[in-house]
Amino acid sequence: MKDTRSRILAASEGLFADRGFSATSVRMITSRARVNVAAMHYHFGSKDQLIQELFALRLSPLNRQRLELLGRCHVDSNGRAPSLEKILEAFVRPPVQLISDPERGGLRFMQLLSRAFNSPDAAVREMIYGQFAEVIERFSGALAPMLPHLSREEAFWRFHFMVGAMSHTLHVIADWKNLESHVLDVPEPSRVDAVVDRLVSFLAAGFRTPLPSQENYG
Amino acid sequence: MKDTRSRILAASEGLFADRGFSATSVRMITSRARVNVAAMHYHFGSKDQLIQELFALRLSPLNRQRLELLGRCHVDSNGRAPSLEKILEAFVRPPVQLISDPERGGLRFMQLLSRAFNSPDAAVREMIYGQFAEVIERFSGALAPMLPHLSREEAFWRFHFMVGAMSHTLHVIADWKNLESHVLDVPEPSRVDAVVDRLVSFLAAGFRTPLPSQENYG
DNA sequence: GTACGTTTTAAACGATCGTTTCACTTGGGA
DNA sequence: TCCCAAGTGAAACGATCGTTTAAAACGTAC
Repeated sequence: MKDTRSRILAASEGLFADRGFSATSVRMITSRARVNVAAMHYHFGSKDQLIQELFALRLSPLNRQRLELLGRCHVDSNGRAPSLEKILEAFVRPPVQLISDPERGGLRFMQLLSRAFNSPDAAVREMIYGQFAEVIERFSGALAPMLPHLSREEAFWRFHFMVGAMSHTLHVIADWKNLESHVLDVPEPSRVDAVVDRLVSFLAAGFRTPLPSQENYG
Repeated sequence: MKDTRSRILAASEGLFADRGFSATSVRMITSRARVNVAAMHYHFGSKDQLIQELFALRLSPLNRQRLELLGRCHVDSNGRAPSLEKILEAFVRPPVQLISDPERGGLRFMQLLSRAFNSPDAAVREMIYGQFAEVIERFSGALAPMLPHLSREEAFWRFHFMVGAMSHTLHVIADWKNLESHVLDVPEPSRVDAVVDRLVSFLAAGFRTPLPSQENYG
């Protein structure tokens, strides 16, 4: 039946998120999907191609939404430059929202994504970065005029500080249950909207701060 | 010979960093170390115990240095509270320095560590967090009086923003060579000291910024 | 040199890996 | 009703996985 493809995709998404790529066997996937082993190779060709198809399916709507929000930033500001906060929010909100939207993968896919970013498999990382290339370029371009006090190199590093803060925050939210055993004093999980606000204001302050004293530079 | 143990550790460190834990077989390790397969089980018991020993060996000096720097912060400030920047630097500098120190694992171990943080294997993550427990507690305690404008929950999130920005930055530095194919306009790698300064000033500004407007909260 | 604990070796264990083969069952157009 | 393409199923492919066994080589104290 036509359903076999989607059952394989759903099962593999959960297993990859829980156990990683190489630790998830084809037989685990097909048995959870209640499907024959050969069906996976019939529909996807190989385990690697299944991984690729899974990410393309999830990431393209996510990044499309980011770009839409960025475009709306410029429209809403009536020709003037949109605020730094609005741009950062366009970058941060879609993945945070996605966590509460099981229809688009939800928490499961977020775990999977954070895993793929640090995947040992260079082909996986290459594919992931390819999915983000346009977003990186567009947001870098939108941020540049907001940050006239920063050189290209400074802006580069602060962009990565943002990416790191965001992706780790997603990781913390996605891994909430497992966190309590490690870290003391874990507060109750907030509404995701509140996390977006916190993150945006933290990042905006970081972006706006003047350069550190250069006395130590070579 | 006594050398066998260290040859296995060195070989496994490189392979785990390059390919991940489950994708690295015991036979890959022993053949790179020019050692018999059984030697690994003789000296370490199992693959999992080898992983544990490897991390304990590398992480304990790193975190000891962080705690020393934190302690020196308080001494240097002559009884007064040390500056926020000094505390952040005590947290950020040791791992950044470690990247340029092959004696303590260098770039290789940094890749491995960033991989372990996102490892699918819960036992690996548990062990890693265990190694960091004291550092997390001590730095949280030192930061709290610096941030009287933040509730415990706000401080919690900003602490994680810091961890994310730092670990992603380490990942970028460690993965520099592979980065050029993905991201346009990659600047020349700076001296690590400069990265520490940038990161500290970015984070300090984020920590100091007032709370976001609470109008959207439930 | 002989005995003894430590370390290294070659070979094999059963289990599982990703993938393939081929016979079988479908379902709709002629 | 026949046909053919699409899809499923059981079984097996060779390769490799982590681990174990038992014998050989080693260094050292007597």
